[in-house]
Amino acid sequence: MKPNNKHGAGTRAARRAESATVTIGMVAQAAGVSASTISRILNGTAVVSELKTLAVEKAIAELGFVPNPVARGLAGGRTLSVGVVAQVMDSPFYGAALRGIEDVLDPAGYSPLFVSGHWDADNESRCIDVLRSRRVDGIIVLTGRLTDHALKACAKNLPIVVTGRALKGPGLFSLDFDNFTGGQIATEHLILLGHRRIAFVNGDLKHPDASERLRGYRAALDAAGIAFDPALVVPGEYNEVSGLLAVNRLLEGQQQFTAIFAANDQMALGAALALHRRSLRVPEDISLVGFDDLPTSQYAIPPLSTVRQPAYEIGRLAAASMLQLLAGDKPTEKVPAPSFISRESTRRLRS
Amino acid sequence: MKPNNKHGAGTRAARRAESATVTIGMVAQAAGVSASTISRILNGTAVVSELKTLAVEKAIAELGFVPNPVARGLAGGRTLSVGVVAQVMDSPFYGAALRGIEDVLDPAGYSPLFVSGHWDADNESRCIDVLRSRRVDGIIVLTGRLTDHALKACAKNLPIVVTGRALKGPGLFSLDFDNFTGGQIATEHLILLGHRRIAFVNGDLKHPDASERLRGYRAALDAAGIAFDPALVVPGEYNEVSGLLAVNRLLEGQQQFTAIFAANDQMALGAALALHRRSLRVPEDISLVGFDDLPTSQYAIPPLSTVRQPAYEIGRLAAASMLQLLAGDKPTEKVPAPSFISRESTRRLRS
DNA sequence: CTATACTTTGAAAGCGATTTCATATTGCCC
DNA sequence: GGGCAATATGAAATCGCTTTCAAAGTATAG
Repeated sequence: MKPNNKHGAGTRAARRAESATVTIGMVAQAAGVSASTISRILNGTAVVSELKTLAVEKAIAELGFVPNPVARGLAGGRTLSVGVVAQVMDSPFYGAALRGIEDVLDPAGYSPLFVSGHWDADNESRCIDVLRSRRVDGIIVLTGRLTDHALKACAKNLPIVVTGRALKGPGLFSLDFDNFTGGQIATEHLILLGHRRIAFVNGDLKHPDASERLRGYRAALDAAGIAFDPALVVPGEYNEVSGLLAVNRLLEGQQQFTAIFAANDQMALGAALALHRRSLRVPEDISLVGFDDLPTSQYAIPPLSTVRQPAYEIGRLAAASMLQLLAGDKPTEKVPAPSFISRESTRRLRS
Repeated sequence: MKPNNKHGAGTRAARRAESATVTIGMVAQAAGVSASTISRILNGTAVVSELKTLAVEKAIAELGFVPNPVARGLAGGRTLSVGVVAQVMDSPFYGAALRGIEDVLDPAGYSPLFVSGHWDADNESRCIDVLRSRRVDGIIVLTGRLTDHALKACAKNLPIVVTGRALKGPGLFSLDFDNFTGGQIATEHLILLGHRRIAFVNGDLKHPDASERLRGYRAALDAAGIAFDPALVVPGEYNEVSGLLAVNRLLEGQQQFTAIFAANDQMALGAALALHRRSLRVPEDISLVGFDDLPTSQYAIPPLSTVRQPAYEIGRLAAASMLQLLAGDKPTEKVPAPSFISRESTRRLRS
């Protein structure tokens, strides 16, 4: 029987990698200093003589030492990880945002921890509990259903960055996208092309951004002196089927319209299919605009005119803001203003 | 310097939640037992008298104690988290797989830790290092570029589940999707409809699944006695633009064909746009089939016929297999066979 | 040249669990 | 009834790092 392989350390070490994990203690011994000194060098917590610094750096390189984040988390309270509460991972929109977050966090040495809230406040707060128990250093909430109040309470303990809202506070930063203006410019575009009967496929009413987009639509109508007709507004749920169903309803209701503005691209794509099924051509018979500018929208048939919401960029900005918050600074990031992307799904109304 | 910010416990506690975190020690005191006993109850490591068990459970409930995963990870070596190496987070295909993984892991009390490999072996192995340093209990690799050898080596220390390959070993389980048959049934479908000049838009050649799909295409051709024409095979890169470009090349090369089989849906969508631009109608002029069955494909114009690759299901299976591996069992999961989804982008060739 | 104030550094005490080891208890058998 | 194996439980060691505390060394001042 091997000498020291039966008690304590031996057993545990064996359970883990053969590639023996190098600990701070081993580096300390190799460099001839104490573990505290190494920790100080690693974290820049205090000044250490250049001589020792060099020796330690050499030892670290030779042994290939990588500090254990778990131990760090326990001892120091920092885990170098930030939680991200998304709603669904497999929507193209959130996907892009997550990528943006990862792209910024990763080079900074932080790992994102993604969890899905599934558009449910209770579930979201459970997610936050999980993230907190995992000792994340901060949390990014993408839109979500939590009340502003709940978020503020959370921010007392943990830095929070939230998108799709406008509320600030200590340890709390928000990035709001201007959905109102977005809805407005999309509608203006159609009006400019001569359309006056413009249908609106609404988003899920529980999302604040949906009502903002609707408000933008109405504002543009008002400004152009076009009367708002409630019969032209049909409910949707932000997915393809609901866009398809909405257009069916519109058509069956005998409504007259020459253009459709869908509150997001997914519904616009569904709408396009509904029109296609009835042999209505886009844009010859009906002009169509969406919202979001999903990557796939430019390959739709025809390529979809839409309002650009830079999901990837929003992800990046959220992550960058979190990094600033973590560094003790006040973030100053701002989401770029919405812009209209004119493609081939809209055209001038022939008079 | 702030008054009470200078000594021990005060500092740390203050830094963290006001909502004082309940530790196992506090529960121990409340229940009148030792911390070890509580740990034993929590983990079922040993038999504890019913009397104490009840007392402890009561104390846990009253104090709202939640074991700290970080401390657990350090002491016990288990973090109840599994790493997931995806390639890109914002592809609809991976998105669905990630959701499947999360849906299975979450109820089991495990948290997924997602990282992107960006189709690069070096980067993937860096990802794995990060995951290991974070002490994940296991790793799921979605496809990826790492060599089989590297994965096997990894599996010596950590349970690994990998998709898109066929290799087993100790602590290693793989879920392979039958891309060959997939390519075959797609091609057969077109042949059955009377097509004989079938173009193939290839995927990224560095992906093994791409060459398998091509192999299936050729096998179906062979079986039908149709000569393979290399001029009908054009390279692509698994994204929309490359599908569009591929079709352009085909058309400019004056190739004769009545159908196109694209190695994935994204390229098929790009191809559809290229055809649309040249006023070629799908399926009247050209039949088109894709591969993957992305959620959006059924809303394409026209809805795309394709080979179903159940990404969500694959994610679920991978996670379930990991759970079994973690429990010490041998996983037995199998990926469902590919099936052809016939929609509206293909039709019988009129003779 | 001694007294005082900084620096630099190591030893030791956590962080919040798990796990080993040792100690009471208890039960069983001859 | 004494002795021995089996149970239930607590004390203490450990995981790998951070941080406090105190000591030693060094610079500045009186």
